[in-house]
Amino acid sequence: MEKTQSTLDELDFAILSCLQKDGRMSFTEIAEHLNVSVGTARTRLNRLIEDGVISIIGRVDPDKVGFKAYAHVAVYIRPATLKEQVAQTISKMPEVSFLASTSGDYDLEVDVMCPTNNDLVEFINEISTIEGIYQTKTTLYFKVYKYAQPDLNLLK
Amino acid sequence: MEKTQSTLDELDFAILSCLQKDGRMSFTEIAEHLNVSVGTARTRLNRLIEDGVISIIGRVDPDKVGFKAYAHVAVYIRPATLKEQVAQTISKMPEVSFLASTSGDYDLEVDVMCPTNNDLVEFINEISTIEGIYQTKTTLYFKVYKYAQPDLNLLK
DNA sequence: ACTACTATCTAAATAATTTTTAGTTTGCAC
DNA sequence: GTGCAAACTAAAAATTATTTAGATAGTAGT
Repeated sequence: MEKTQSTLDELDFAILSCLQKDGRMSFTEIAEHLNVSVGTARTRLNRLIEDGVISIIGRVDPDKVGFKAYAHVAVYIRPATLKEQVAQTISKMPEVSFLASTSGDYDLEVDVMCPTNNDLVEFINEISTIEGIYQTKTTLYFKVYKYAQPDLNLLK
Repeated sequence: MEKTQSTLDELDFAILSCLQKDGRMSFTEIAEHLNVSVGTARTRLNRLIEDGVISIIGRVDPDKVGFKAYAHVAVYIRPATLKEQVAQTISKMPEVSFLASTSGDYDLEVDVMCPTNNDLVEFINEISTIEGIYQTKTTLYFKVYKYAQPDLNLLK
């Protein structure tokens, strides 16, 4: 069992800020920025990653890479008791980039990336057959204006 | 003026896949995985980053870091001609993590991360005063089941 | 078919970074 | 005060990144 760090201090936030800007920033560079030793920067960063506070990932531009259909699918479930089960099933599908339960009039929100509109139609047909899903409403994203990390300065 | 690479080959996709898993993977390790020289791995990856095909970022876990209110806001705009202008205004707000125009009955989707529910209410009050926004509908995300990168295998 | 041009890849030396190791400092409980 | 644990620092060793020069392949022009 791991001990999860309960609170983050100034240094942790400063490290997180660095990595939000450039996930490949070296330990050395981070250390210089923050006036701590390389060892400290390394220990802190590794712990943040281990604790799941931050993960360094390569985020591809869906459009540039060939995903031409990006959509939002509102999913309605009945009976409500099947929600968890449906969520588990959907979360395993590779087209799904985001899945969450909501307070809205629909139960689950599914964001999907597909190579073509055809693939999107097929995806929606596929999930419509899942037990518990009795309706879906699909909305296409036409243009993405912003896709950003939360601004940590809001927490201060 | 830069020439943007129009097509991505097998090697590019393989590099993107590596980085989706671990954005801090070293050039050396990537090169070994893919059986190319370190120089090649480096040139390719740097080009992918320059061209904006991929960006290596630190993604923080909003909840762990202190964002306790994550919501989806549907924004209705009238007259429609103000859409671009409203989008530019909203995209500058630090709470906004995602902004897109949609094909749905609302015009813009805004995803917002706030430290508390109070901050969320204030945010919604604030955008409601923007010229052109005549209605908003807010949906809270209760539980996020999945938040992933698109699966590049779907493109093959 | 030959030459020149361009782009991509490789390989080896040099520069820089990461990792390990040992030691220091600090705070806290006994 | 003593013992202990956590966090930081600093310097050597191991690894990785960058630079440089050169090899290879494809393409356009003659």
